[in-house]
Amino acid sequence: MQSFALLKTQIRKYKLTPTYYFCLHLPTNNSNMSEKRALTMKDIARELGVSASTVSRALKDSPLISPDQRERIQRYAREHNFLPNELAGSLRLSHSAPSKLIGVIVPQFTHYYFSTILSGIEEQASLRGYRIIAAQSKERFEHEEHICQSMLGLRVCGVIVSQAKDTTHYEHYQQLMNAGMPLVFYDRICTGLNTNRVVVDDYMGAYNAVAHLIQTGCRRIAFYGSDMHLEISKNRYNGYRDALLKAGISPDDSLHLICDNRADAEIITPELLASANPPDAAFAVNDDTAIGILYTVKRMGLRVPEDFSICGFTNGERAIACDPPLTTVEQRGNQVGKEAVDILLDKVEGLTPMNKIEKRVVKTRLIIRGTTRPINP
Amino acid sequence: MQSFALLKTQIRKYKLTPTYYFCLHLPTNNSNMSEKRALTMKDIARELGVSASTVSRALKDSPLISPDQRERIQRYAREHNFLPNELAGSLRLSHSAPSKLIGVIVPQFTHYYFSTILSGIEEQASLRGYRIIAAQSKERFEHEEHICQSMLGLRVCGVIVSQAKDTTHYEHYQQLMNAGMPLVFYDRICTGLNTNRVVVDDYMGAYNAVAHLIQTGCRRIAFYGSDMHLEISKNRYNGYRDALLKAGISPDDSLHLICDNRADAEIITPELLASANPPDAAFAVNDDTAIGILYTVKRMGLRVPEDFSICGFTNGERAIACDPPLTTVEQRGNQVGKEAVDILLDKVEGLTPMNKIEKRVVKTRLIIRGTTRPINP
DNA sequence: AAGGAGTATGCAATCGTTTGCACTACTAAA
DNA sequence: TTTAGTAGTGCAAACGATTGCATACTCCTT
Repeated sequence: MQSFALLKTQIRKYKLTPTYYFCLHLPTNNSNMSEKRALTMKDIARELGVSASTVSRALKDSPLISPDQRERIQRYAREHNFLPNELAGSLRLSHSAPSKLIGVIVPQFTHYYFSTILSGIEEQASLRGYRIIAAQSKERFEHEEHICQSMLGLRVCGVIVSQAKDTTHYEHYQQLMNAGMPLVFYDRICTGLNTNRVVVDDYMGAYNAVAHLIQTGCRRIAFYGSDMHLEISKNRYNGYRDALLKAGISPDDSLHLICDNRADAEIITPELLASANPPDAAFAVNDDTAIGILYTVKRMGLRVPEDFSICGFTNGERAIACDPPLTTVEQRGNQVGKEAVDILLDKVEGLTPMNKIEKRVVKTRLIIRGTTRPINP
Repeated sequence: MQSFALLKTQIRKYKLTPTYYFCLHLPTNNSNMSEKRALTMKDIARELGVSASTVSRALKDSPLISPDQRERIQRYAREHNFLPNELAGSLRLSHSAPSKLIGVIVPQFTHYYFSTILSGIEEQASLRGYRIIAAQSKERFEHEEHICQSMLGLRVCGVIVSQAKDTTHYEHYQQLMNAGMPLVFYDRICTGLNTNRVVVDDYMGAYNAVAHLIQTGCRRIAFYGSDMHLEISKNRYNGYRDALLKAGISPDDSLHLICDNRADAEIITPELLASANPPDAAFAVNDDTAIGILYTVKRMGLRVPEDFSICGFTNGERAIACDPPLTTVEQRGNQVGKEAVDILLDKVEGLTPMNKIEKRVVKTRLIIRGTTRPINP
């Protein structure tokens, strides 16, 4: 390998571009660059024979600039579609005002519930003059970690996040907070950290759903839920249990199933229905599972809802696509997203103290459709 | 109104913060700021008693820095979770290398097909070391325009976009191109502009679907499509028509329906089935419409697929939620998103000349399920 | 011993925007 | 005619990272 110092000397002697540059960065002979670039304040200043400060002030309607000068500069900017470089601006002001970019981490864009939340986040952020940088963890811890690094590098003003399923450490979140960025969790909360959060009222959602099943005549109601170490599962189970107790029905552990997807539901349900004392209804923690139950029950010759009632949780696109349409608990993802943005930006803009921890609960709504019987007997 | 000059004088005399500042910018007494901030190279330099240049070079593994110094600096950075401010870096290098942010404009996040595309875009961008700024036009032209302004202000390296339904002007796209940003359209192409685009093979998708219907014994196949001025509708209709012609069936105009949603399908279909010469199958431009047809047909006492076959287009979540599951054309949104990113970044990184216009077509795939009959008779 | 080669570092300018301060040229009152 | 007040501009220093150049030092050769 050739010595750098020798190169440097030659470079000086012959006035070449330093060669070690090429060793560090691949030659950026990007022929696509440099043809066109965005207009800057300096360009305008040069063109109109004033200083960049004057341009800056004129465009901000500062009263320090004379009216005609102001008008002249604004007209030029308008006619040439000038837009100030926000990155430069937020760099300059980084000590007094943060950037107008919000980091958003989502486990999976294509998951319906998450897409409604993302939509709510985007809508509210946009309304308050912010843009979002959205990334998917794809349920992988290392992706989540890497995304957090990016967000830190990009100096977003704060981060809104739902954890990947396998996340158990949270140094990466701590890092963001150390850099002064507020953090808001939604849906899948980080239990190891006492932070801002927006969740759905899982308890009442489940309670009302089960109360409705009881009201329409069901007595043996199965619960299909995820592993009980998840907050969501716990809360929904408690709502289910309390609704039963309120109606004087004591919960039966054999009706408490660990099952949260359609494939498993189609395996488990036949056994359950063939048992000595089968259920007459099911409450599932998501629509996917509910649909699995629905079609299994139908396939086994039972009528829904006449012989068997079902209630899901989510109210996604599928709920009205199945036959009969699914009675389910609406999760209002849009609202969850909006509340998360409000919590975050209220802190960013100093309307709420940084150290105050906000925990909001979004009300759910029971959507009654065809998999449960009508209320009037 | 009080004079500014007077204020300025007093300000100078008493060494106050200039009052006109308060008139321009609302008081930024953001008590949340300034407590914590992200670490910078300067901080590290000060701490270790070297210059910022040395830190910069050490972190970039420059051979100009002595090995032990390099190790010392890198260790400090690692231990303190230092991440360089990307915005500052890309500002400095804005003339030789663009930022690593891609602007993405989507009509609606919650629309399943768009969410798969967005997912594909994010995945591929992430793989190539970029992040996305995602925004929804919500089908409103003025939103789209405003988002383009933002993207320009944020100096993204390029924009990937699908038009809002009511967009007919395209100065806002032109502006982006004038600033040197490559543009890639997907799904809803801007017909007024000759630009990079990724679309799905609508023609072959429809052709294969209809050919399948014919192969399984259908003879009178209805076409449910959108208004014919949309590219998508035209291409799918042509595929439908050619498949019929190929089989020696002449298209019947009375079977060509303008209908692209479930509600309309539920209104139109009964009339159609009650007509003198009713169809024995339907091909719809999306799953929503197909599901509307499906349930209407079932409600009228016909069996699907024995008496009537149906094929949709999209293969969204709903396609496997309905009963029977829907035969449909898979649009492979993920692939569309990835191709769009590749076109864009190949230009940004100088692998492809800027002025070369790329037009890619993503192959569709027919997913045969329960709303069409088996192929063996 | 002197000069040159080689090594490791710092200085300063740059990117585009913002803003405290200094400065000039007025006007009006004393 | 001072002199104070006022209006309008420009200069220069930030923000954080990068990098061409200068420099300070060591070591080797003649």
